[in-house]
Amino acid sequence: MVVTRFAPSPTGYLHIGGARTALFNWLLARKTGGKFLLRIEDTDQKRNTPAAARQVMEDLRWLGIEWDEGPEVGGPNGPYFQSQRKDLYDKYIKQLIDENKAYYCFDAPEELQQMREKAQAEKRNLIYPRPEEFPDEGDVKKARAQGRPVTVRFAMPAEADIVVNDVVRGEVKFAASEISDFIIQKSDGFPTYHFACVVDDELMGVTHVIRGQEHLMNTPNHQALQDALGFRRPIYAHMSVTVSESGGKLSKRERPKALHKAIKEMPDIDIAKLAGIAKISDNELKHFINRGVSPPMAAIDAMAEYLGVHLPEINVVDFFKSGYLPEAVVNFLALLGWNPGDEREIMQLDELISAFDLGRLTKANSLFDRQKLIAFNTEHIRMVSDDKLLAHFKDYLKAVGSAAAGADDALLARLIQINAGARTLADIEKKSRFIFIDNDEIQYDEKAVKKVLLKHDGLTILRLVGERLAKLDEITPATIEELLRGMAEERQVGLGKVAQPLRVAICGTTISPPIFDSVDILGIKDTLRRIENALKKFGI
RNA sequence: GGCCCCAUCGUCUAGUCAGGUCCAGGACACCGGGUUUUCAACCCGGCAACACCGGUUCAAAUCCGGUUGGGGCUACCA
Repeated sequence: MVVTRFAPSPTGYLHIGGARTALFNWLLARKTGGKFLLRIEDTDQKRNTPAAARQVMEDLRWLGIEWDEGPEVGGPNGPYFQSQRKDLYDKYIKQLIDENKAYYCFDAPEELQQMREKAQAEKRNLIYPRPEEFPDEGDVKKARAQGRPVTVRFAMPAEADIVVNDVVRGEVKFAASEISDFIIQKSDGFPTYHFACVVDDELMGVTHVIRGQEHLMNTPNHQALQDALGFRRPIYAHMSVTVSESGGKLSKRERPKALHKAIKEMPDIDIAKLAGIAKISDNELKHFINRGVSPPMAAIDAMAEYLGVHLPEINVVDFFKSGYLPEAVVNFLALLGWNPGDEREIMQLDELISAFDLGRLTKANSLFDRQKLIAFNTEHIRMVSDDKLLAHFKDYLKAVGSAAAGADDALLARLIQINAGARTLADIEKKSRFIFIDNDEIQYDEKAVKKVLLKHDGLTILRLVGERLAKLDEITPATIEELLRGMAEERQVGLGKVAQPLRVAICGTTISPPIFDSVDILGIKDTLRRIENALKKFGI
C-alpha cells in the first residue's frame, strides 16, 4: 500500500508552497487508495509553537486535505509530533554509535564557522575532518565538564558514490568525496531533521516521499542513513519549486517587503497613529520603516489593511482572507508543476485525484501567476454548488469581520446570486457593503459624484427617480426596472443616464450589483432617504 | 566559490523518454471588436515561444556536447 506524508515544521501559518507539497502527497495517496499521514516536525525547540501546529492543521482542512493518521486523528504509528519521539531517535543514534557508524563531536559553532570559511577560501566544500579515532563516553564527560557542546555526527561511508533514483529527475549522482559527515543529534539532544525524518519515514511505513527540489541535496544523506540502519528506501519525487515574480522561492518575507516598499512611497506617515494600529511601539515601527526590520505578521496585516495596501498572498490563510475558494486554490496549485496530460485545467477535487500521476510532474520551476489564480477562482465560484458557495461566503465574512457576517442565509444567498461573475468573495463582499451601513454614513466617491451627479442633469434625474420610486405601489426588481427603463425612454437617453445617479446616491460609488436588485434589497425607504441625502448634500 | 537541478509564447504548460503527423497546441495575461445599467462576467478575433553554438541524422523542440541564463543546497532550520 502506498503511504505518503506531509511533514511540516510548525513555525507559523501554512505556506502556499507547503500546501502544494501536501496536496501532491495527498493526491497520490487518494489516487492509489493508500494512506496519507501528517507528522509535525518540531525538533527545533526555538522556533516551533503548539499554536502554529494547530494553525497548519486548520489550513490543511480548509483546503480539504484530510489526513488518515496524525495529530488529532491518531493512528498506530504515533505520536505524530517529533518532539514526543525523542527516545525512539535516541535508540537509533545509540545503535549507530555502538556500531561505529556515528561519533561524538565537540566543536564550538565558531570553530565550525572558521572551517567553513577556510574551505570557501580554498574553493571547496567543507568536508568535516573525521577523527582517526572516535571519542568515547569518557571524552563526552570531559567535554561536558569543559562546557563544550556535544553533538553526534554520522560517519558517511566513503566507498561508493551515491545515486538517487528520483521519479522526476531520473538518476542523480553524488560523488562520495563531496558528501560530508553531518550532524544527526544536536547539542540539545534532539535529532536533526535528517535523522528524525529518516527514522520516522521507516517507522511509519512511508513508501513515497514527494517533496521540494530543495531536498534533493539531502537525499544522499538520507539514503546513507537508511542503509546504515537497515531501513527500507522510499520512492523519492523531488518537485520543482514555486518561485515568485521577484525571482527566488515564494517567501514569507514578501509581505513585509511589499508593505515596506509601499510605506516608503507614501509622503507622510503618522508614526504614532500607525504604530497604534499595528499594536507595536513607535520604535519598532521606525525600525521597520528605516531598516526593514519586520514586526510580527499581525502587525504587518493590520498596517496593510489600514493603509489600503494589498499584500501578496503567501500563506494559505492569506488566500482565504482575500476571498479565494479552497477548490480554486487546490486546482491552481495542482497545476503548478503537474498537468493531466490533456487540455483540462479547471478541475474538481475528484477529477484531480483520478487524473493524478506521479510520472507527470514537471521538472522546471514555475512562477506563481496570481492573475491565473483569479481566473481559476472566477471559474470555481461559477461552478461550485450554491450550498457550498454560501458556506464559503459565510466563513469568509466571519474571517474578515465583515458587517455582512450577521445577515441571514437568504440575504447572503441573494447577494451571491446578484453578483454572478464575481472574481472573489471579496468582490461580492465589497459590492454588498452599501446595504449594511447607515444611510448617513455613506462615503461618496469624489470622482463618481463629479462624473455622475454634478455633470449634465444628474441631480435633476435623481430627484425625478426619487419621486417616481416613491409612487411605485409594488417594489420588485421587475417594477424598478420597468420604471427606470421607462424614464430612460421618455428622456431619449440610455439607461445608464438614469441608473448611474441612483447608484451613486445609494452606494456612493459607480460600482454596485445590478441596480434593480440593489434598490430592491436596500428597500424603498432607505433608497428614498439616500436619494434625499444626496440631493441635499450635492446641491438641490 | 563548491555541489546539484532546470531551460517551449510575458506566465502556466502540451509536445521531449519511443526524432518526421509541430512553419509548435491549450489556458491566463495582453491588444482589438461585440454585448451591456456600473464593475465584473460573457462572446468573437489577434499578438506571441522551441535560450545560444556545435554535433549526430535523410530529418531535431525532441538525441549528444558545450555556452549562457535561472533556481536550489552549501546550518547543531526543516
